[in-house]
Amino acid sequence: MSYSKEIDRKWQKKWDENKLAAFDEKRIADKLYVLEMFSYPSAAKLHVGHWYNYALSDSYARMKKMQGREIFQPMGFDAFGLPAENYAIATGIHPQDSTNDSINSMRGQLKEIGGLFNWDAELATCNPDYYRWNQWLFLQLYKNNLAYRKKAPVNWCPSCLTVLANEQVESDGTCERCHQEVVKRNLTQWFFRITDYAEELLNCLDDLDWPDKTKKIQTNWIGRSEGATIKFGVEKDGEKVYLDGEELTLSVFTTRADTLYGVTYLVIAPEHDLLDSLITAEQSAVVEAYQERTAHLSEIERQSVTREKSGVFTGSYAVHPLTGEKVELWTSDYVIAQYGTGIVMAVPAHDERDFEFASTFALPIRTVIRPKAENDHWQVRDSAFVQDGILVNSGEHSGLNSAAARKAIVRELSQSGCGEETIQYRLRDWLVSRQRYWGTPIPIIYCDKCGTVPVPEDQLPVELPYDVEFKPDGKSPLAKAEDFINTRCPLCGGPARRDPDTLDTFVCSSWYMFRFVDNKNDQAAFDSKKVNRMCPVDIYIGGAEHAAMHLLYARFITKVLRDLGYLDFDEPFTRLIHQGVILGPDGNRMSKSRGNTISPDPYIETYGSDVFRLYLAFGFAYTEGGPWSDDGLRAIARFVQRIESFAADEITSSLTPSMPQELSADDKELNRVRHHSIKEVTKDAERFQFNTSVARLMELLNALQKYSKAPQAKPELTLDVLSDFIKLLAPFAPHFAEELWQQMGHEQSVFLSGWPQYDESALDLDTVEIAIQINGRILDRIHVPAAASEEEIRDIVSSLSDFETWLDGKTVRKWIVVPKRLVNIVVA
RNA sequence: GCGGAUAUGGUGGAAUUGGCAGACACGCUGGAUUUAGGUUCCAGUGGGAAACCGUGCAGGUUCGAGUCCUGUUAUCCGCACCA
Repeated sequence: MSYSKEIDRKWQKKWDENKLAAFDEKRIADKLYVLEMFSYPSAAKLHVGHWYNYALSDSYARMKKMQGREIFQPMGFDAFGLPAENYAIATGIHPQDSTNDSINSMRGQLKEIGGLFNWDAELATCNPDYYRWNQWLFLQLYKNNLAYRKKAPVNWCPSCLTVLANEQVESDGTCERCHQEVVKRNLTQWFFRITDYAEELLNCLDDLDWPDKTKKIQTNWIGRSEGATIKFGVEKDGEKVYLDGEELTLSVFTTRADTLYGVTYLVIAPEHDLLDSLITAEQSAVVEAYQERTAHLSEIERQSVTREKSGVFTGSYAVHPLTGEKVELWTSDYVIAQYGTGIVMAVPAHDERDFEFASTFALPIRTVIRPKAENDHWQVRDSAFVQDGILVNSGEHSGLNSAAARKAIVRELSQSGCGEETIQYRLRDWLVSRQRYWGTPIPIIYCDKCGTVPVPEDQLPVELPYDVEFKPDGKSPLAKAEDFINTRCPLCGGPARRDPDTLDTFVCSSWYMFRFVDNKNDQAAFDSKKVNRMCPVDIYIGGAEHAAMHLLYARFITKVLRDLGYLDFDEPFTRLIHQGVILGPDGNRMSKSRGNTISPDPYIETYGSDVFRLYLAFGFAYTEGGPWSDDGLRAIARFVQRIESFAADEITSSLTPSMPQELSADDKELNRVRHHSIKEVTKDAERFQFNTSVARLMELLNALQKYSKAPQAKPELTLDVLSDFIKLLAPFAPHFAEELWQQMGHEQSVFLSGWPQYDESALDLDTVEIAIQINGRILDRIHVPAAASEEEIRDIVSSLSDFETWLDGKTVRKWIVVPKRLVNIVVA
């Protein structure tokens, strides 16, 4: 029987019956939690990217199983989210129905991969038995002051009357559906205080076995910077401003307190909460027009340095905390409310953006730092001087260097209560409210009498109602579901309203790795004892696009649950691997519009899943990905056929594999290739470098074929090596290898047969070829005994007949001998 | 704009982390087998007639650089409401 999809089915059924993937609690000491990022159940079928992630992670897991680890590799579905809702709006098919259909079809396709997945642990985030605990998690954060509400802008399409995701806004700022201009609207929304954990999230990165680039991305995303918060007074129409009975001040964050005397104006973000209280009557028209204009811009556009600076004067003045000088307060879109305090002190002489802004609007530019090499009369002219230097025109601080001045100025400010040293993070709190239907309802009730009231935990889940009008018409879908939205206050029993929003789906994915361990628990999100035994996840595999957000949120929630006493570890994912992206045959990202998508199904049908998996293993550097190639896949199909016909020739029932007593040179060479392959396949698969693992398997097959053709070949040795070959092949072609293993006469699965060990002594060659270089140029290659010492190699080389010719009359200055590699003779 | 990465034959990709660049394949060329095509098998295959030259480009460090440093170009990815 030649390898085909029938073989796949046969073994999938057997593995299922024999519970090959089951996790044995008794062997927990050897547990290995292998997790792939769970998938979004879209209407489309399993694509090449899913296979690339799941099949090859499974190959890793299978190798580890053969090495004696007890594998826990669960599967689930990240089932809430925007696409299902958009699909529903377009087709009228309810998200729950389309999602359930997708899950069922994806589950079937996932099984065709033939992975050792623990299906008992399956979960889908859209089921009430999952999102109930999502709500519980929200309440824990709420109770511990880690969830709060504040205003934040959303994208609003005035024509579709709906909130848009950033993804739904075209690059020109229009709605993807109706192409009308999108505006920003401020809504009160829930946030998680991830910034409370900024320092720890940063510090713990060091100890993680994660790719350096991911650590860098997270480090920059958290963005720690040391500086000072400085308070400026405010005057509007010549008087101080009071808000809720308190005198208003403007706090700015700066890393350059040394430039404080150079402040010639302040800039506040156009969408800043305080701005409305600071606009004078005469300026109100221009400022409001400007705010309106800014609402149409994206953050990326606003931060572009190449854009011409724009802004308007608010009419109010800021009061300098040291000099008491009045400087103008402007508003401009290059300042963003979410960053820092949303207000910046502008020092045009020493900051490029401020310089440009001041030049555009003829605001004063005051030099307060000079280069060390210049004298005190030096002035900034054509561009800002942004480096550290010596202070000038800075009162008693003049003459200090920048570093000393930063300390001195902040000390002086702190004495008058106008400033303090501050560590600022770029990281912002996590906005979790979504004005959408297909998500976890936020378990909060608003009562006119009692205010914001959390839903009592014994009343969870707050179920997502099925019959809802999710077509956009200006209101949140849940806000229109009268039966849902109107409720009773849990405290006073009076009429109250539920929060109409749902939670960001990143909340679901921030703790699912713990639920897998205890997915049927209806008393708690999970049993801490179980999770503490099974977690953290030993190895987590998924796309690099999650480097910043998902992975940071999951780390944050892990630390919160730890601090609340539910977990006894600090980090959710010990080791992390990112797979690359498989591109279309044309080298572009696969997309329907380009027509370059590759569907796995026909290939599985024609070649079988193992050929598909082997090709994915061999054709790409795993973490890089690359363009799809049908030729590459056919090459693998040939490799499988070669194995098959070789095995058919060699496997006979009359022979048992064994090592001969005496080894001929050919025997030794075959044995050497075998052990070299064992060593390299193991090492490369351990670091997810499957392409070279498969290359070594090809070499071993080549060696086997060459050996077996020789008249002196010993069939029992051929079989012995073939036996190891099948084991090494098994993780990468599980069904096919299992079939061959059975043909070899084994009753038990190859995955229970143990992983081959390499014999270091078998790797040794008698002689090795080394290169001879003179001043780095290769002149010859010679064979020397592998065990030769540096001195011996030197002697061999200097006694060669060509030696004097190579020297060309020059003197040897230095010998560099790299054993088993080369000799470099430095002459002059 | 900010942040992250990548660049090696005609192609996918290797290179024990500073030590013989191009492993393993694809493709191509020639040959054998075959009624033909396909399959299979054998040989060759970075460029160059050669000296030599070759890892995006320009410098540098080193006995020695694909690998380290500086600069530069090009391409790709992420940027907080896609997941």
